[in-house]
Amino acid sequence: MISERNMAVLRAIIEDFIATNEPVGSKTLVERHNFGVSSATIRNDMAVLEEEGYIAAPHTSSGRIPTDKGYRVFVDQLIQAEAVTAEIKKNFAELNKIFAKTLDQLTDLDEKLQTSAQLLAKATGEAAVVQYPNMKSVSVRSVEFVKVSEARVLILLITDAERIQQHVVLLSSDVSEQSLASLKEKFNQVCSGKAIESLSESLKVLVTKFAPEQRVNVQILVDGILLLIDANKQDKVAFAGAANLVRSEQQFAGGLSSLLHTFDEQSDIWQFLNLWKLEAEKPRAIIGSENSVFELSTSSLLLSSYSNQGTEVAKVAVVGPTRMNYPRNFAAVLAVSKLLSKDQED
Amino acid sequence: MISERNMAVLRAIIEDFIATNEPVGSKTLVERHNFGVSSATIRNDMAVLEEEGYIAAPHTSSGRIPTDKGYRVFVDQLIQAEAVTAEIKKNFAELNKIFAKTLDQLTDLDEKLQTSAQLLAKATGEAAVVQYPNMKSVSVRSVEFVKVSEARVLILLITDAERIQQHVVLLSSDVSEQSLASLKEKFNQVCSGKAIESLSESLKVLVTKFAPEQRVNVQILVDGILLLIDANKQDKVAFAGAANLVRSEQQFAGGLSSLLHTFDEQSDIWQFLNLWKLEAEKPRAIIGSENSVFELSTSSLLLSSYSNQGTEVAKVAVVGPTRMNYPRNFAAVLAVSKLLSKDQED
DNA sequence: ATTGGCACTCTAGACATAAGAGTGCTAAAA
DNA sequence: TTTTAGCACTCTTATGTCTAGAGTGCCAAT
Repeated sequence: MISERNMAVLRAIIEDFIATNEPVGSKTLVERHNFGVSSATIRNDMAVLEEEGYIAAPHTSSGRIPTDKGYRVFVDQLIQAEAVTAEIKKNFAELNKIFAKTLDQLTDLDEKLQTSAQLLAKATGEAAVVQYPNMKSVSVRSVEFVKVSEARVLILLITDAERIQQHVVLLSSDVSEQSLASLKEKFNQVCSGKAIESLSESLKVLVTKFAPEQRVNVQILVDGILLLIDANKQDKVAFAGAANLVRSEQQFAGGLSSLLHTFDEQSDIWQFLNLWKLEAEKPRAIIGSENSVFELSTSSLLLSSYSNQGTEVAKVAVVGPTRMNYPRNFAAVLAVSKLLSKDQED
Repeated sequence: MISERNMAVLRAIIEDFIATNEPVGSKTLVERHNFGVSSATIRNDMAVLEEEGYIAAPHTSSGRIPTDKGYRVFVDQLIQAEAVTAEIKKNFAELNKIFAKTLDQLTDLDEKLQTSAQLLAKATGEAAVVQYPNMKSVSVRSVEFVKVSEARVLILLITDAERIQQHVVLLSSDVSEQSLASLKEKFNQVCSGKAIESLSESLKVLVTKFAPEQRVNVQILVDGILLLIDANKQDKVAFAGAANLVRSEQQFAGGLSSLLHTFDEQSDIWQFLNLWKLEAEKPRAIIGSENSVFELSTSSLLLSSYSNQGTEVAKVAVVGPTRMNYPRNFAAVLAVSKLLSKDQED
């Protein structure tokens, strides 16, 4: 029963609503779009669309606004339609160039993910989240000790997740470059190539193997390394574009403030992103109430995953009002996720 | 002409207004405070205060709200009054303990400043800014090269500003540990102890001293170092507590969104903080229109400076509505600035 | 110097009204 | 069978009017 024109009308309604944020009525609709039929006809179409639950009227005699279900078919169509896909591709190519320029310079994981989030927020005009890969079972490539000043030693933990973490510890006594190098040697015999979860035990044992007078310093170094290892075990996300959320404040059910606090809870957001399954290279939209987080029940999420050597490692997301610019934002989220993937591969 | 009681009334008005956010009238005032006089008398006092510009009436017959000038004398009195200073001291001691616990673990500048801002935001319930020290003329302590994988080398730039920066570069060919060590030696002969602004030239010269076949890699390393040096030249701030700004949104003249964007402009904020001169250990309040930034013209700034070996290096600030909790926030800003100072000294 | 009293002012909320935008339905036209 | 014009109806929004209440300013009395 849903005719071709019905769909065109739905699409027009959604586009107008996204543009104006006002309920759209039959008359303004025929004025703005060339349907070649009268407003009465459109009214009939709208009645059908309402019947099907794609649009709804805030009150008896007002224009219609899209429902979550309405956005859903709009977005699904969008992704399939050849013409629109082309548009996304075009945007994508442009964004890709801009992103690549900035991201290619960055080699540290933290910096890269934070910058990705910032770029994504800027490109979309919405808030952006980039999920850290799961690093609970990451392996240590090596540990390095660098003497910074007399008794200060910089510990570097290099893992195979492209991450180089640093932490400075203050030793109880000065240590020569040589003995530091030999310490490093011994630590790496234990750490190198091992998964981080197994390390806590081995390091404890390592301490006992040193002469008592060395143990104090060794223990300090071990504690430093454990600190860095723990940081890997935390579920983390990079977040950017809070200012953009303010723009569409009234959208957020529980109030903007509580939403922002939600984003402060890195671990929660990380878990939340994991709820959704994605296919590679296929961004996905979660619209309004499809989402179970109350504060987000009036907004949309655009998700895409990035991968390392072909296996999905984590996700990239854009958060904004349901009436966001889907084509543009799809392109952006895809661009960032592809870039993060590509960089991991080479 | 300003009597003792006049001041007490002003103080009561300000306290009530901060608590309720409603204009306060003579009658409610006598009800809530024990002045031992009638509302008519208070009205006379209020007339005097209005005459002097300490309070104002939003409209002819409504309660009064404090003016910026009113807050000014309130805050000045606050800082001098022994009793209140004691209260601040007490809060301060408590905060100090909490802050110290967290901050003592952190040795990297970036991490430390960011965490300070977060703690300050949490303690005050307002937004917080921590200015980075001016690092334009910082000196390099040493440069380190760490081999991360075959051709990837991590460059560490250690400056005397407690900052350890890292950047990974991809060399054009594999390099042995030995030759990397000798490269490091040569780089440090040029870099070590030198101010960063002078380094760009010296490094250029250094490249020419290598054999042509080595130059490619040396150039890559030099570029990496220059990147890190440039990062030091940028004026930067750490910012936290955006969510808290939302709470008092209506306060902000130009809209919250533009204010948040202002805070994105690191360099501008950095410059802005430099406009104000402070004495050591003496936090200072900038109230409402005393401030020239339009977006902040309806809010207050609490500033304090932190120092390194006795010389002021940068500032710490709290940003919130003029009707903020001054005693509490003074204590917090002082706590953070002192901690940042202390840590720099030892 | 302080106070009670009183007229006066202004806001905020309640209520009424009118204009406008939009709908739903029906009967006629295509 | 689909489309259309027309019209009655509904609901929102803006506007105006009114009133109660909070608060002031001032004066004459203490």
